[in-house]
Amino acid sequence: MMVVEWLREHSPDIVLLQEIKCENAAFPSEFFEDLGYNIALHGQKTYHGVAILAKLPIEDVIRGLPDFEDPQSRYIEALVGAVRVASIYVPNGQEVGSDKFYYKLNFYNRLKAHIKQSLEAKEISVWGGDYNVAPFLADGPNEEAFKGERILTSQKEREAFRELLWLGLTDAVRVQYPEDTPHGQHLFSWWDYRANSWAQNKGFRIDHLLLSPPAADRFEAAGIESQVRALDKASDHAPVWVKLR
DNA sequence: ATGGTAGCAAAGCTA
Repeated sequence: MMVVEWLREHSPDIVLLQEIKCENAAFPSEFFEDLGYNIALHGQKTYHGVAILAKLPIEDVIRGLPDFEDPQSRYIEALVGAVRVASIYVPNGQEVGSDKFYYKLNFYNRLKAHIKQSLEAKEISVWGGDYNVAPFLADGPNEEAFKGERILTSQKEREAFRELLWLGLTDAVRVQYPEDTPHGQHLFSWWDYRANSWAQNKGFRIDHLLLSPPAADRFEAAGIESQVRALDKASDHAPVWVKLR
């Protein structure tokens, strides 16, 4: 598996996975255990499914957003050492105005309420995953991609994401690469399989690592491993990482 | 405006 090779090379302390697309029992745990990872799963057949891998023990696991009845497995949170982490797969929303779109906005509302409450504990926290929103113009290929009401870039979606930021969270990759970073530096995290998007570098930055203030205080570096997208049979997403002291 | 590709799972849905 490509992800196993990548983990062997980089050996991150904590890994947040989205779209594992299988029940817990079908997850290939042994491959990750062989690399020294503990595993917490919130799996689901066919679609969705999230996971946390960590070198240290994984404690106090929460599966699903609190106070949100959700038949889809899109949220898992846990304590790893002194760090609280969450692996999040925000709904795609399919089309602006559709039922799935309002489910997405609803998910954002519930996520905001949960994060707001969590921040009161002043822990070192990282909420990471596929947010399915490109929050700023620099997070898409051109201004055209932000016009009209398209999924990932619509006004309501970008507002929903920014409301998370206004709670006091720090977008780790944006700290490393300020918004005026020129285009063409592959500062995207996802390229559609369709329409030759990767070859034309028509991607979006929709995968984010959001840091609580105590986590932001320990920020060292962040980035996106975009070259992984060029591999044969690659995921349409590239790994996003942050290093904290 | 449409359709382009890929994964899962076995036709069509999701992204």
